[in-house]
Amino acid sequence: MEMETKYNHKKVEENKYEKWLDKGYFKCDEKSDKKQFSIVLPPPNVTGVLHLGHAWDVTLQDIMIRYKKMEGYDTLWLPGMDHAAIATEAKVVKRLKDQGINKYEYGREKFLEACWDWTHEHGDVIRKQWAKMGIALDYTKERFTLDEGLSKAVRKVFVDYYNKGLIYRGEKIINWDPVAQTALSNEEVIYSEEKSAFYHLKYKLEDSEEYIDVATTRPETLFGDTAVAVNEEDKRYKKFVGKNVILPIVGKKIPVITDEHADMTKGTGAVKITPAHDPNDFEVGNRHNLERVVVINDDATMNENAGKYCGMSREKCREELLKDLEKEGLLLKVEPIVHEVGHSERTGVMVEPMIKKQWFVKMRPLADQVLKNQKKKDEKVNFIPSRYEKIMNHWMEITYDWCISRQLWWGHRIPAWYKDDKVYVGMDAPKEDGWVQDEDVLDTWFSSALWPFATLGWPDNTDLLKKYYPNSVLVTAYDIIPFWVNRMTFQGEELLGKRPFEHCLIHGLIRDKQGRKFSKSLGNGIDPFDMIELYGADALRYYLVTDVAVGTDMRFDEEKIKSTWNYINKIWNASRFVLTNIEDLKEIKLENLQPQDKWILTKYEKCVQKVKKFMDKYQFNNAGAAIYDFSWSYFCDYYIEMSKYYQDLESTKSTLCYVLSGILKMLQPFMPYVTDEIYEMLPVKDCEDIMVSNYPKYSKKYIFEEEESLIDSQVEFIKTFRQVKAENNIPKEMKVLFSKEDDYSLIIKMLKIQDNIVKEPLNIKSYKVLTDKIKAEIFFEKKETEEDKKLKEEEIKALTLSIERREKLLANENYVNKAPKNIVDMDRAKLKEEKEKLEILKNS
RNA sequence: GGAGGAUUAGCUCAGUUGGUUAGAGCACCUGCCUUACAAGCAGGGGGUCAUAGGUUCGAGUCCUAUAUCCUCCACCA
Repeated sequence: MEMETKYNHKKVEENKYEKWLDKGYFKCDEKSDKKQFSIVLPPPNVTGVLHLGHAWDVTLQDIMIRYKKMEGYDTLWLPGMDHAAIATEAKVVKRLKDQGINKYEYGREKFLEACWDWTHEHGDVIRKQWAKMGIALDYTKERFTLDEGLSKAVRKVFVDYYNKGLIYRGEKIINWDPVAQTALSNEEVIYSEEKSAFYHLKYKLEDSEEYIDVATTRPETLFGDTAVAVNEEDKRYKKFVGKNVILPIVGKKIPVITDEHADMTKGTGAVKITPAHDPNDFEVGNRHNLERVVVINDDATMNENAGKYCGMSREKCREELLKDLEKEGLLLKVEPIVHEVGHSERTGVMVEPMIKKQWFVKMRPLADQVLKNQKKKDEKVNFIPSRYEKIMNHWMEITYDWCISRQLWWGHRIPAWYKDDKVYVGMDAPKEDGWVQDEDVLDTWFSSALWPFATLGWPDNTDLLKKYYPNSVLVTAYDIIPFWVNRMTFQGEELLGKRPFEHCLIHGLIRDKQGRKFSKSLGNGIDPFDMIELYGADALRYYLVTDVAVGTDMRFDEEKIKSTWNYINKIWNASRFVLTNIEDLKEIKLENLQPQDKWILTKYEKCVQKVKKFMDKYQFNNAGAAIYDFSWSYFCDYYIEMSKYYQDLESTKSTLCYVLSGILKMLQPFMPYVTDEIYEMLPVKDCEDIMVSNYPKYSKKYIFEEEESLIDSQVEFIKTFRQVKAENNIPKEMKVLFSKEDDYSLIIKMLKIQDNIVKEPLNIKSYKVLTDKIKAEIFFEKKETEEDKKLKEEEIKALTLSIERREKLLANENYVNKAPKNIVDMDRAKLKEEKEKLEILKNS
């Protein structure tokens, strides 16, 4: 066996993923009677490649899966991808356009073929990227949101909900994306601040010089105005109510009405009512039976109702109209404001509220069910961190009907057929002739909402479904809660009567080092696969999941991946040392143990206990830190150094092998590649491959309190000795006298002072090395300088202060009576020690 | 307008139910090529935990204000 002196991530990671796949390690076993642990992968969109956020997301999941697998669970991690209706369609439309092809001329069938081509291409890229990350996905269970099974589930939900009255078709104001030319849900509208203005327009009273000042941010919609509303209580406008005003430019008469919607405190208190282009006005229109005049086309140009502005874009129309209004003296005032304007999440274009006939999910009963269920301790979705539950609950409280139809081709076609004025909704097309299927498809989130169970075979009651539903955990970023987590939750609870997952682990977003979002325009994007190329997947993985506490955003820092690489290199070299020393080891026999063996075993067991506690609480940052600290500061810095003096002992070899293999196992979920490589080389192991070995179990058998404390005090002495020696520039020729007879052999070896020990004090300058249990004196030829004296004085001063503080504390009856006994005892012991030290210091 | 989060060393972040004199990595200073590792080893400097109050024997941790930053939701004539 030859190990390179430096960890070579490229060599180590080569061919490993294929090996794991070949051995079938990633497969679940629904027939086994082992306890299940299941996760469904949030299906990435087939629109593109995986970014750092995905890398973070999948690593978190992979760590859980690998950990639980080693803990003896039957694990399922189900992969898949999302057809991403609007996103993919936009990409394919663009690709065709680049080839000079128009979607509509191309036709539905051929367009869908192009979408499938796109899907297969990108699907392959994504699968390669998963492999690079080393994640333990069960590919035999892979699904796609548009595959047959999912499509059947989607139709079933649609039909059942329709029959229950939970899905209906209706005419309402929806958010219209004029570029994609489709309806959007509320969640797909992103609001951003824009500079705009309140335009105060003069709505003249019929046959009068009097007028109402109506403020609007959207003057171009005035062609659709069918009333002006004021509040009933508003004295300013009382005299106008019931009369007509003249719509500027248009010249049409519209009534002045009273409605609760008009708020006296806002604007001028008079509001123009455009029922076809504003959700509030739509309601007002319904209350007053107002006509709905549509003035904007689907592509956001003005229609024939806009008169001479017909054919202009919204923006152009506004510009021209304002000029004309000003000319006619109808523009009273332009008041600049900054306000939030809705844009399409996907195309970025300003959304247009439009009145359209669409399909909706009736949300109230579904949301109420979730709210009720979240009150049940044993049945709720448990968010980690728990504060994210509020986001879901709040959404459930204020949600309103979900617009699910999209005027796209790529997606699940709505299972509704029309004939004359009749509607048929069913799993399959009606048999008779003359029925025409709805042209539209469903919101992509409608199918992904079924992901936790439709992927397991629902609506059929399969073995998979029986075993793995509810899923154990769902992992995603907080920005996906409204789109996805919420919808999976109400769908799971409505359709299967149970929460979709027991836990929902929420992580944050990755930003650049300055805290900015990654974006194409800033050019600050980081490709995770470049990082893998440079530092290896193990380094990237460990960094991603240990950098921040769960639920918080993270600032990407390449330096930290570098330092993780260093850590892996440290483990690599420690392993190299151990392996060359235990080549002839036949079995691990933890017998005839030396004190230092017992010491490291005790530290190891305590580390295992801690790490497991953190792993079970999904605190991977803390778990990682605990392994890091133990493996580097205890195992490498001390035990390996100690072992060099005892390397021929069986107990040393066994301990080295035992502890190293435990460290590797604890690291396996974080760094599957390098741990696999090293584990393979161990002369003694309990399994062929580390990923299917048993996770370390905390065992009291190897807790040796006495030796732990013995070696702890020796380590403390070693540290203090080095410190005294370094701070005082003590030369190698020093002499060392221990204050009492004892076995200091380990200390002497570690400090390499075999030739410096004396039995009697020398009559020259000395420094004391004082620790709790071990004391020594260092003699050497050197005059005490002013500097030395100053240092000593400072030390005395500090000690005196500390003693005073502690004495005061211990004199406080409140403290002594109320504080826990061990804390008080510790203070007492500390005080005694400090007094002792002070005495010696003063006399030296 | 409502909600949530952040504020700890020069930088990026940890810090369990309040309990020794607050930690890590990187950076910095000093000394070492001590044969597992110089991408390393040994030692060191650096923080009045945003501010002001409060509860407590004891507060980075709990409470109340304030400041700055971030996010989400809602409204927006």
